[in-house]
Amino acid sequence: MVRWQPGARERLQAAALERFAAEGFDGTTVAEIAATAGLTERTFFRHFADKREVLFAGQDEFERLFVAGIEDADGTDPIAVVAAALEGATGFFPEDRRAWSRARQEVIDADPGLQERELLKLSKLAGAMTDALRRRGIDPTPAALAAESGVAVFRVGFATWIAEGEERPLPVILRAVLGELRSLLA
Amino acid sequence: MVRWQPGARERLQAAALERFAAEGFDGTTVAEIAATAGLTERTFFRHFADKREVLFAGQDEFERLFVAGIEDADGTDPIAVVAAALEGATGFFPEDRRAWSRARQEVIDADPGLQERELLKLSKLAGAMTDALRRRGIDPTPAALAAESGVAVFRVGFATWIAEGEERPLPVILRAVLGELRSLLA
DNA sequence: ACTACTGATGACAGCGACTGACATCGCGGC
DNA sequence: GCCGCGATGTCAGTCGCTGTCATCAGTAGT
Repeated sequence: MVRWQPGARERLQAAALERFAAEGFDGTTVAEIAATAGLTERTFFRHFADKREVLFAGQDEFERLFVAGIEDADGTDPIAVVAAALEGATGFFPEDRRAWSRARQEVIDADPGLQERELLKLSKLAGAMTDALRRRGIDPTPAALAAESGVAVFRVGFATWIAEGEERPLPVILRAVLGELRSLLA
Repeated sequence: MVRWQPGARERLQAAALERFAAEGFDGTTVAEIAATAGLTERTFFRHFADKREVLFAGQDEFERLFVAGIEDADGTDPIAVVAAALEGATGFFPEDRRAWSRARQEVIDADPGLQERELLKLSKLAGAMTDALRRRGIDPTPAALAAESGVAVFRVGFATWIAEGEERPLPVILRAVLGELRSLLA
């Protein structure tokens, strides 16, 4: 007889996404999520810093992929390095997570508080990329601009990938968006 | 005998910035802010949607300036239009608000929750700029990229303007940053 | 002058997010 | 077989935030 079932964290995440999709973020209490997962509210807050964070766990892993992509890239042109990192990070979003990503994004797009959290995560990502670029000897301002541009390209590309009817894989889309940005500022 | 002193909103904003700077955002309760301003907690929430918003009132005006700058600009090149809007919006930050802006930014930089709110405001700004560009007949993706780039330039430029030792006025800095972005992607 | 109405505020009760402190108990190590 | 660890439960409490109703100076209409 086990005292508690394993996978509490994953159960909480699944329960949260399900409830948020059905009742909305504000219409769901943490106690409800916990009960759905067979746990208590207090345990929820032991796994996630706050109610929003349950939708953003794993984001650190994503950030590490980006930074690793920058560190492993060749050359010294900031934009080229960022482009390489974009390629590497797409591994985080395989084709079979497209539907799940869409469902999650719909929940986020429906709540300003969740949008704030997403923006903070992306901002931290840009900061981590900036640091990684500077470690390669790139000057502060170009590093920040390249990182911000990279994140902007990722955002636009990701939204496109999620969109209804879109069938191109994420890496292809990202290359196209980066090309558009380049020609825009040429 | 007046029933209540005028300027409640401004008193609350001043009290909030003062307390946040002294005790930190988390270390300050809304009731304390209200008491400092000679009001009650309930009245605070009649003036501001939430505790964070007291630092971001006036942001709508800022957004309108940007959009107006886009609408009044000449030409069809997205980046040129955005550059013109950047010029116009600097009127929101005259030289004598530099010290105040720095104090406010220090408070924001010290709290993740406030950073989230700032990012949401900037994101909304980018969205409004995108819409304004599209109304000028610019295609969606170039419009979004130009708007995001414009906001990125503003962020980097504003941070520079605020920085210790910096003396150039904001418009000059913004032109320089935009030039850097251009040469970066050339 | 009397009355009705408005508009900013106060008072109060209540919900939900989040936290700290302490108890519980299966499991693995010794 | 005992002991400590670690994930969980329980409970009380703070604070952000909201709905509701009362208050009362000033204003407009009669």
